[in-house]
Amino acid sequence: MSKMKDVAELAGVSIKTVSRVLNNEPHVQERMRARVRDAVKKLNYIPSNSARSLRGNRSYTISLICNSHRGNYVNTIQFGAVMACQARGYQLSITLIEYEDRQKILEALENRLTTHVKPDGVLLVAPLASDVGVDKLLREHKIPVARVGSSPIVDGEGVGVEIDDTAAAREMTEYLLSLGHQRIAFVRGKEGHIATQQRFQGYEAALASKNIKVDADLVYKGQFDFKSGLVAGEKFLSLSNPPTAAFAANDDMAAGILMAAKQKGIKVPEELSVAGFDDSEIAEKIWPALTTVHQPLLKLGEGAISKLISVLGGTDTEEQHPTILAHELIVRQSTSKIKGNL
Amino acid sequence: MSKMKDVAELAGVSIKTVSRVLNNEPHVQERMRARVRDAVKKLNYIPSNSARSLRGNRSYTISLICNSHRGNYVNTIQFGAVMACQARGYQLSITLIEYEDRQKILEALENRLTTHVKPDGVLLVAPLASDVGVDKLLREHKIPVARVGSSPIVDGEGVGVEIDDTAAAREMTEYLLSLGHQRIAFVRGKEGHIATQQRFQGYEAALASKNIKVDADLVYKGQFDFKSGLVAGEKFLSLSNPPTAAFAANDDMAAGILMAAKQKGIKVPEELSVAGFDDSEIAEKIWPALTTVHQPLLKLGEGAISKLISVLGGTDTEEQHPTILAHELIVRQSTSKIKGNL
DNA sequence: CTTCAAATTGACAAGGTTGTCAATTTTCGT
DNA sequence: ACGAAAATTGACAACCTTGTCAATTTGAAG
Repeated sequence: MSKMKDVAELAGVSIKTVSRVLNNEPHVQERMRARVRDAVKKLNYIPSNSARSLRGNRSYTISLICNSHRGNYVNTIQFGAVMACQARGYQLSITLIEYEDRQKILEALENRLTTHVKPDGVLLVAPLASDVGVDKLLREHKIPVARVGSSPIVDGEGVGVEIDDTAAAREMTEYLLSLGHQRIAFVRGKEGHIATQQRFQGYEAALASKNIKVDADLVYKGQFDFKSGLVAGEKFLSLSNPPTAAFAANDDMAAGILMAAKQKGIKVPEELSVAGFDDSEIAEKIWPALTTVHQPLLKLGEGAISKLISVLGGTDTEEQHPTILAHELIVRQSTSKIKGNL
Repeated sequence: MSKMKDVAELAGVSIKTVSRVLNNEPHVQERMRARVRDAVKKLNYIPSNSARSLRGNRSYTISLICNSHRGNYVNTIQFGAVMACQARGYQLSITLIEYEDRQKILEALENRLTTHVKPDGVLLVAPLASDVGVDKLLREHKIPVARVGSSPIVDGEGVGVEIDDTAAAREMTEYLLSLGHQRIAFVRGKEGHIATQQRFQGYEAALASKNIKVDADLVYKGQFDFKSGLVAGEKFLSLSNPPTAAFAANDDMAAGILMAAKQKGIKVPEELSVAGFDDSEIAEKIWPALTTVHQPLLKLGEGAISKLISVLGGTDTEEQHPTILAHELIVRQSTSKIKGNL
């Protein structure tokens, strides 16, 4: 393994000049630059990351912090993030914080920040992205943050990328309304997630614009998981006046509703239209395929990393505040026009 | 941020003694040990990872190398691996190698090994786990390896954890046979994956034990993805003499078969039994829920890391060679006894 | 109580990089 | 052609830990 000294000797310059060239610093003649680059190539020289981080106080590591990365949502974001990191010479390491207890979450995070290689920045996904305690802790450690989703942290620093959840949910609800549905059920996500509130607001707003009041019987507090969708579906379908459409705040729960309908012998979409949110992998694999809102998770992950690294590099030309990426309504087979007794 | 020097001063010992205590080296009196530990606690001292890796040539980082980590398989293994790493003071970083070109794969890997923090060990998942070129490269770099699945590398070094794919596939096929099915279709996975071959062999063996010959029309070469399962299903179901059961080498493909059946109006399991492999998240979320082989992916990930780290630590008491973890046949609604014209 | 071996402890260098600041060279105005 | 300012280059320290080896202390044996 060759080191800077070797490169410097071969190129006939000082170590420091090599360093300058490698870090794209100014104050080096073009001729020197070329000579150094040649030497680097000839020796197949690779800078030592440990030495760099020891001296330069940087680790070229970004930590993805999430409380569970199973499931399509985090997984896909992670995928985008890894690619973006690799393309920029950074490394993505995964930190899992699974405690429910808020205090423990912070301890675990603190531990992560200190025990291991200290990341140059962290990528936060929901619901940690909107946690005030986490925000405070990261600020104390002066670690730059990027968030996916969950913009509205009061006074929150750091970059972020998201979609307009409220608008997306509103569009979906309006679409269901346009199909003639009046009794539209809604399954909320986990409480505490910003998206849960926003998506519900979109649903509410669409109904309000048609002067339809939200019926408490038609709103269920889910957990973003299949099981709670199933339970919600069972509940909706055993109402004396069941809904003709159900909109779940994510695809897993929508799949649960589908399952409930199957078990009750209710036909989808003929008797019940079902819509989801996320356009996760499962959406196309179940029958009937889910009408859903496509969320560009890959791009969200990439975008967040890209912004974060540009902040780290000081190339801070980009704006600091969340960027909204486009969502898309995907109509598949799980929704249809209302029929029958109008 | 305090450093060793501070701890040493507070404890009234030399830096080196602190180092010894922290690394659990011998030749330190118990009294000193205690004093140092107290000082560490009092100062809230955390060793600098950069300095450690620079001097000690270790990074406390393990790299999970895969060619795509989307989808349940790698995702779940990763989950187990992250937890195991965290519990042991290691860090898991993700490396994605997506090229199809063999040469490029090796280049990308080499690049990963050199450009970034050099991992102390790597975790390989299929199909990279059984790649001879990758094995060679890692051996050149003298990086310890753990593999999940894919044991039979000729002369391959490193630890590994896996299930008995052949036996599992055989059991599933025998189960289908026991339901009275004779014409059982099989969808292979991606060629090049060891599991693809093994699962097929299990299928073959079960048929052979009943003196049933493999019908080439009933074997389809899939890609481990939903799409190829769909195509396989369409093909099987348009045969003049269609199978009464279909067994896919993973759940995604089984879901594809289910979709094909739905589209053709074939009822599952009444007219066609369908079985998958993996027991991935989707298995329980589709209708009918999939009969499948449960693979303990979480434990596979954990186990591989656990073994790898014990090798790194020199605590090399455990055996070097692959351990077989138990699989389990999960019977759900997608399979049933054959009926009709017997 | 002396001598020698073993156990314990510490001083110092080394690991590869970057920051600081001084030395050197180039450029430009006159 | 001369001096001053600017640009370029380099020497050396610093970052924080661990390995080496020598110094010191402890324990055992005589």
